[in-house]
Amino acid sequence: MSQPTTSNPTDFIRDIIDDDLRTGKHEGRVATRFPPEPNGYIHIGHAKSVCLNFGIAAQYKGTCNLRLDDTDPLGESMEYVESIIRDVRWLGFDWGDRLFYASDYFEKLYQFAVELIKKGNAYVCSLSADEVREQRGTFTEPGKESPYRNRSVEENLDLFSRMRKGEFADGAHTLRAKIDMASPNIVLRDPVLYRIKREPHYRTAEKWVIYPMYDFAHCLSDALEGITHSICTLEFENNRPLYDWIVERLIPTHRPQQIEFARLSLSYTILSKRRLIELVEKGLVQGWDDPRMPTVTGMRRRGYTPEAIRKFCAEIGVAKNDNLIDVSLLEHCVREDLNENAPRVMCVLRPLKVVIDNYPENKVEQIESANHPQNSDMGTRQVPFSRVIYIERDDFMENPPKKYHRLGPGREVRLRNAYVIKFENMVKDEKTGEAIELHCTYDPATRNGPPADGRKIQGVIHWVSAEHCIPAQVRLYDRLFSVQDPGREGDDFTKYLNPNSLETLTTCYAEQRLKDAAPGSHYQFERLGYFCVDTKDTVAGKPVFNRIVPLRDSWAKIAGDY
RNA sequence: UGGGGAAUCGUUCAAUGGUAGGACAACGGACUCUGACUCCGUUUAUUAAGGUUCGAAUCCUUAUUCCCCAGCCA
Repeated sequence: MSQPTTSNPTDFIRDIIDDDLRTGKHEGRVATRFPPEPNGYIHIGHAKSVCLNFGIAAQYKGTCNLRLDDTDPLGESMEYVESIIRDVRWLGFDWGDRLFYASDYFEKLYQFAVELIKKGNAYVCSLSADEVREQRGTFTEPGKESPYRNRSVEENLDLFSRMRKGEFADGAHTLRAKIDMASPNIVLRDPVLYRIKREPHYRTAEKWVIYPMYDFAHCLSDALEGITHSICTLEFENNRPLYDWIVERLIPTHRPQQIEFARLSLSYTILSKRRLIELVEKGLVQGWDDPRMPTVTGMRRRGYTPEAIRKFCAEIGVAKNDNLIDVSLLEHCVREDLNENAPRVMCVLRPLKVVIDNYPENKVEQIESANHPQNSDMGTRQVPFSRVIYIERDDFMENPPKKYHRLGPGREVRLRNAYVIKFENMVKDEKTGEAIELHCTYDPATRNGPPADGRKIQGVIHWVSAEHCIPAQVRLYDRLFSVQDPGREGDDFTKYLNPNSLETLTTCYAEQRLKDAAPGSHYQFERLGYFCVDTKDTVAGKPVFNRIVPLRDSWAKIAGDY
């Protein structure tokens, strides 16, 4: 697995690490971790965190652990763990033998809780969830102390061990940190550390009926693993004092430093796990790997490359400002990668039949065509040419506007890599008046160069030979939502779904060579965009293509003015 | 409302008391057998008001706006 090359970016987190290294903090070590909860698939926002954490580890010759933060059995599963492992690996990162699970620490965490009780820093509270909420106070009023706050250490120990044994119903008791019910920071108002939950855990099965809360498990897991810099998102800033409070009391010899950065928001999509789950469960998309999803698995299926995603994550930078990154930056990164690496081929999406009247009936020529216009190392291929071809319906207009460089009555156009052809006449559908067949003539002298008389041919269009092409299904994907920020508070985000986010074309014709194109392989369909052979629906000899991203299209802008 | 954060081109990230810069986007143009790519050029920003200083995006003061926190989720 290739570790991506980092061009040593700089940001406020790396500044902190540089300082720590200078002052000899953490004995000069750098250890990070990527800690997802396995209750969903990871998305492009997680990719930002993955690139940050693994990128920092690589840059400072440190380590980055992959840790599954599986402290709430509800909704967690091995399927998600496997998907996360697959996705992080696919993104190009390697954690060696440092794959960890918070659930592996359950026994240790339990012992830490006992220690906290013994120190008088935690107590078993027998208030109900509702009562705890009522007594927590508000932003402006302090909370009330629990009547159980001053139970003796012995009683707390006894109760806590019986909680573990399963003697109590769910919710009957909790273990709470004894901090300060009057703290202006609500996180510090005696936060719950353990809850009783009779829910089988995907890894520990029925072994436990009490589970540690994030605030208790996360910081101690970090400390146990020797993490030096615990990088998380902004919403955990309020939790940092609690993080420090716990570690200070239980593993004072090693305190990781929590640093918060702004999570990624991307325009025209949604990056909240809860909402992504909703899309999947309501069937609004075709699954986690639907190519319209911002999940890593969806993007992979769509045809995005790990290189492009890493480039994107490097481009967006790291800061503490709330942000909404324009999806065009992501598209730019994909085009940049694919422009360099995707072989060119021709495929006609909406075919229009063209007969070249002066071309011999049974003649077939093999046209040598470059697989990449700037990189001859990518070689050439033979593309058959014959009397009947298909061109793109958009490349013919009966009454074209000014600046239209393609075919029309009285016009000439270059067939990509082949001859210049000239419009002669057309056959129209009697009912609709739409052209259904064009008749053209070709100029035999133009195969390898411009017309002899020096006339300028402006337009170049793509084509396939009718006799030699293969049928293909092509899916045109567009943004999932029709508004920039569908996730904005309050609204029902599903009403902003783009009804045209998927268009399936079933009568496309592609070059022969694509017949057995490898699933997952990338191509540029010349003049159209970048496409990827779908890994799920492609069957041998019958490729299905996903459009990754269209080519930039300056004609579309001009045409839009008419 | 208490607490915690953040405010710089349209969008983002930089500039760490000394020329406000990059990327994306947009808009022109050149090139072109992909209206692609590439190249060249242009437009646009320090939230506001005071203060300190030879000099302020940066330091101070006072406002303003936005985000996060009242799960036994993470």
